[in-house]
This record gives sequence, structure tokens and C-alpha cells, in this order.
Amino acid sequence: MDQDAAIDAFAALAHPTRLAAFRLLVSRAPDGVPAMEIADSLAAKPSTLSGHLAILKRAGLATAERHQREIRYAANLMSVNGLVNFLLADCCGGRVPGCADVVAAACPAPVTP
Amino acid sequence: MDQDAAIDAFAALAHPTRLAAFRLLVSRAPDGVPAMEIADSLAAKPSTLSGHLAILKRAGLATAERHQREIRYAANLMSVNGLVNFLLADCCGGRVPGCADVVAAACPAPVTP
DNA sequence: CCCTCATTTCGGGAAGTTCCGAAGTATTAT
DNA sequence: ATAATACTTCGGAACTTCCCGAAATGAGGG
Repeated sequence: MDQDAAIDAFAALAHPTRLAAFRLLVSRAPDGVPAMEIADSLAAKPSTLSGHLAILKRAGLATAERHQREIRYAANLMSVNGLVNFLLADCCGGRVPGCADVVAAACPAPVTP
Repeated sequence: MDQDAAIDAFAALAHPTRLAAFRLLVSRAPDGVPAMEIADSLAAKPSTLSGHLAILKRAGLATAERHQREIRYAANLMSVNGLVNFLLADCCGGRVPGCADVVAAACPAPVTP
């Protein structure tokens, strides 16, 4: 995770519809959700939502997979992991005892159902 | 942490100068860093940086405290905690064993030196 | 093949963000 | 007082993002 990737991810999350979409995907992880179902849940127009999902995907926060006619989007939980690690890298500069351990724990592990 | 607060925080981090400033503050936590020193480190003009720091502060990511002539900014590590909890709330909907525990661990504790 | 459903791409105008210099405010030093 | 230091606020041009309707694409079903 470099700075540009982190910025893409934060920018992707800094929008009401995209943030709600991502949280919906997180709550349904590790399964995917069809694009139309996301649009219905969030009361968004298909064309608008399509753009938002493309942004989440480009930012590495979601993956898409075709399943017959639908395209199912799923949250990429490891990206949250990478984001937190990037944000808290070198947290406290090692000066505070215990901080490094806490940060090491701040990693949602990849979910393998 | 509600949705509007999360969006303010993500938008604040979705900018190269602000992200670099926040990470500098994280690496110097729990101490603060004077605004001018941040500006020098990041090669930013004072007026530009002042705006960026105000955005970080309004988003709850940093705090400011006057110390003689300087104003020292410090990272608010608990805000990262809140952000991760908000992002991963109801992660996997409880369907994946162990996921809830992992998410509960994904909380950098407040640092108390 | 033609049709339908699911989704993406395109166009373009409204709305928001970013930058910096100049001027303003607060705090200490002389 | 006067001046220097350490910021913050303001104004306005350049750039980006946002939204939706209309048209295009792609995969199955009849």
C-alpha cells in the first residue's frame, strides 16, 4: 500500500453512496451482492451506482465477478487491513510501550470461510 | 462515529499533503508537532498547510494546542479506531466464525504514555 | 436470431476543492 | 512601543467531482 493507493481508497470512501455501498458489502462478506441489489438498497440510479462501484473497484476496496446475468460485488477486507497499516505505520515512533503491539493487532485478517 | 463524521475523516485523508501530515503526526504521537515544522517537512506554504490542518482538526483526526508562540498539532489516534469500527461494523454479518473477534481486535487503543 | 435484463459508457452542466499571495491576528522579544 | 515570529483568513482563478438521461454492451432465454 503506497500513498497513491491509500488516497484512492480514502477518496473512494469519502462519499455517502460509496461508503454505504462498501459497508453493505462488508456486512455481506465474504459473499458478493449483485449491482442492482446494491442500487435498490441505496436508492441510487443504476448509471450513477455503476460509476461508484467502478471507483470502489479501482481503489482495490471491492472485487466484481460475473454470475450468470448479474455482476456480484464483494468487499476486499484485506484492503482495510492495508489502509490501517499504512495510516499507523511507525505509530508513536516506538516511543510508547505497547503501541506497536496494538497496531499489529489492528489488522482484520483475510476471511476464509 | 456516524456517517457524516466518517466521510469528513475519509475526505480529510484523501489528499497527499493532509495524509502525509497525519502520518507525520502519528509517527510523533503522542506528542504534538508545531505547524511550521509540519510545513517545512512537507514543503508546503504556511497558508496552504494551515487550511489542511484546519480540515484535519474539523474531521476529528487532529487536535491543536498553543504552546507559547507555536501551535502544536497532534494525531487523535482514537479517531482511527472509530473509523475502523464504523467501516467494519457488522462485518460478515456474524456468519464467518472468528470474524467478529478479529474486528474487535482491529482497534488501536488510545495511547496513554 | 431477436429480445430482454443487467450493467456500463458518454455528455455536459452544476457544485465543490485546491492553491497561493496579501492582509490580518496573536504572542513574545527588544 | 516596535518589531519579529507563528500562524490564520480572505479572494478568486484553475481544476475535479457529481449526477442523471440516453445510448451502448454483453449474457441468456425463446
